[in-house]
Amino acid sequence: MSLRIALLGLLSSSGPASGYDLTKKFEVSINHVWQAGHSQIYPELAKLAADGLVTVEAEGARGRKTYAVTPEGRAEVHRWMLEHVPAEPARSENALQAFLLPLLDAPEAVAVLERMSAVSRARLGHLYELKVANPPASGRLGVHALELGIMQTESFLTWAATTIDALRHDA
Amino acid sequence: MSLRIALLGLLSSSGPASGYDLTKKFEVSINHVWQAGHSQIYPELAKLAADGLVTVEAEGARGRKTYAVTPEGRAEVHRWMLEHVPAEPARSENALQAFLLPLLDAPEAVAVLERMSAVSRARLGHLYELKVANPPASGRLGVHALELGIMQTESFLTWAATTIDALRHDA
DNA sequence: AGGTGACATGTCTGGCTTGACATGTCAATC
DNA sequence: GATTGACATGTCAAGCCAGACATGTCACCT
Repeated sequence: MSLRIALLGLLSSSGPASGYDLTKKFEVSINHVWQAGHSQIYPELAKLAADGLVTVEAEGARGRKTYAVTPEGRAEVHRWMLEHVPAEPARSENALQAFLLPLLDAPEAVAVLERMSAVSRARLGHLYELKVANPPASGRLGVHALELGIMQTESFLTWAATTIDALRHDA
Repeated sequence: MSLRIALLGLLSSSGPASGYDLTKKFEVSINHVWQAGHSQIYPELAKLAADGLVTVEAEGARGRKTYAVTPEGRAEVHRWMLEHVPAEPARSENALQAFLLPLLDAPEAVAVLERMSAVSRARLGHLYELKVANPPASGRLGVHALELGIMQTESFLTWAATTIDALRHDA
C-alpha cells in the first residue's frame, strides 16, 4: 500500500517519469524514509496503471515508458494523507540490539554502542549532504522528513552517548 | 533472522518458557522494538529446536511445551550482537507522511501533524507506564531500549511542534 | 569493429509477515 | 450441567520484499 503512495506522491510532485527515473529518485530522496528497488517499482507501476491511478503517457527509446499521475491518483494520495493513521512499525534491528544489550558484559556493550554511533554519524553526515544539496525551499517534497531524520538520528546519538557513560560508570 | 535472536534473547534472560509465554512477553516488553504474533513464533521455535539452539525441556498440561535455550543458542545471540551490523530499515509510514506533507495545503498539513502528535503522546504514555512497571534495574533486558524509545518519541514530538509552528508562520 | 557503461524493463525464488482459520484443554462461574 | 474465558498450539493463503537472474538498447571511446 505505502509503495503505491510513495510512487504517486513522487509523480504528483515532480511530473511524469519512468520506472527507471523513479528508482533513481527513490535512491536519492525518499530512500531514508521508504526503500524500494526496481523489482518492486516496475510491477507496482503496472498495477497502478491497471487501476487507473497513473497512465502511460509516452513510450520512448529503449522501451522507456513515461508514467503520469491521473486525477484519481492525486485524490488517492490526498485521501491517504488525511485519513490513514500510520501504524507504528516498531521493527528495528538497532532497537533490538538496544533491547538485548544487558545480555552482554559492559565492555562488549560499549563496543556495540560505539559501532552503532559510528553508523549513525555516517547517516547523519549523509542527511546533512542531502540538506545542503536540496536547499530547504518550503514546498519541496521531503524537506520536513529530512529535518525529522536529522533530529531522530541526533537523538539516537545522544542516547548512545548517555548509555555508554552509564555503562562505564557501572564498571 | 531477527525473530530468532529476539526469541533466544528472551529465553536467555528469563529462563525456559513456552511459545504461549513468549507470545505474551512479546506483547508486553519487546513489542515496541520487534513485533511478532504467535503464528510466527510457534514455527520459529520449531525451527530453533531443529537447529539445536533450543530444546523442548518439558511437555506440560494442555500440550504446553517448555523451551530452554542451549549453549549454542546463547552463543548465537552473543555472536549476532557483536558481529551483526543492523541494517537501517528506514520504512516508516510516519516518515512517509512527513515526506509527502508538502503535497497538502498548510491547514491540512497541520491537521495531519496534530494527529501524529496525538498518537505519539499516547505512545509516550505507554512507554512511561512500562518504565514505571519495570523499574530500571540495570541488567534488566529492555531498559536501554525503553529509554531509547522514550527519547525518540520525544524528539518526534519536538519535530512535529516545530513543523506546525513553521507552517502556521508561513500562512 | 568491439568493448564499456549507463539506460531501461522485466521475472522469479525464497523468506518474512499478517490475519484468518482451526482445534482442543482446563478452571471457574452460573 | 453448561457457558465463558484464559490457556495452548498449530496451519494456511495472500501479500510484501530483497536479491539474483535475464534481456536488450544506446552512446561513446578506442
